[in-house]
Amino acid sequence: MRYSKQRELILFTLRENLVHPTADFVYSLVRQKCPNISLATVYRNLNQLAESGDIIKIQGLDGSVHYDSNTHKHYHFICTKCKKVYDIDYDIAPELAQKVSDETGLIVEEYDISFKGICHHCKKIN
Amino acid sequence: MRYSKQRELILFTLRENLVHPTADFVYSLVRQKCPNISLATVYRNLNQLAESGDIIKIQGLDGSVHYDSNTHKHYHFICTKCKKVYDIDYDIAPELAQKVSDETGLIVEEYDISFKGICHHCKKIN
DNA sequence: AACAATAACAATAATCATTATCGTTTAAGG
DNA sequence: CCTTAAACGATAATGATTATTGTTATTGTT
Repeated sequence: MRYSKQRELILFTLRENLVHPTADFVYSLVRQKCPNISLATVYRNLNQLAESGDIIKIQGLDGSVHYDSNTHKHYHFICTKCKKVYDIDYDIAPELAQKVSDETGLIVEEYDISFKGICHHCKKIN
Repeated sequence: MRYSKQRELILFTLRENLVHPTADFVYSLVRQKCPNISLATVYRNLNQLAESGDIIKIQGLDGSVHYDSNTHKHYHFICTKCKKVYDIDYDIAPELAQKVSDETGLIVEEYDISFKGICHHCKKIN
């Protein structure tokens, strides 16, 4: 993968934003620094970064995809009200993927473990 | 929810097909018995059935949604080669959602826990 | 430093799954 | 049997993502 200003900007933007944004939201962020960047470029680079393991893709609600610069093992919690994605500590169920692999013989390459419900903030305002 | 022949057919078709099909695949199946059913009807009813808890929606790969008539607690394994969705026994990590809820204080209403990798069949043919 | 090769770009058209609309049909209660 | 609203079929619209095309920028090589 060859260097590009745009990709660097996209990666750094994602690292600064721990909210697990969608491609569209990343687009709105990077446009502030690089006004004529294309939405296609954002998609292309996010997918390349995910492919190379620098970031992670998360299946959000309604089939929307979110991106996460935290590549350490962890799980996710998606709020059904505000749609925000939160991190859940890996220690809640360590080696879960390994366990599945051991007990079923299936080759687990990755996993997408997300819990859905109401986040602390949305619980409060109700 | 009022009775309809189409919804009954969709539910029964899903129950007979343990492969966790997509809406489109359900459509192709039910059309064999009800040739002039509309794709919109299939989507409408699958979502209603999911809403009422009679079936479950699963986020597949590529943002495609699969439907599952097995409403007992269990997890999923999605093969990255053939895209089929397999069931993973609940006992692999019992009360996982409850544990998340207990340790984080978040209200977990549902969860979508899917592991991705190569299934037995695709492992063999390679 | 100039060059060629090609990866990445911007702009935008195309795709594909899903949802909304709308006029018609049908189930269910009075 | 009649009314009413839910469900239907057909199809247009939406929205996220991907593909295409012509252009620009990076990198390795003279």
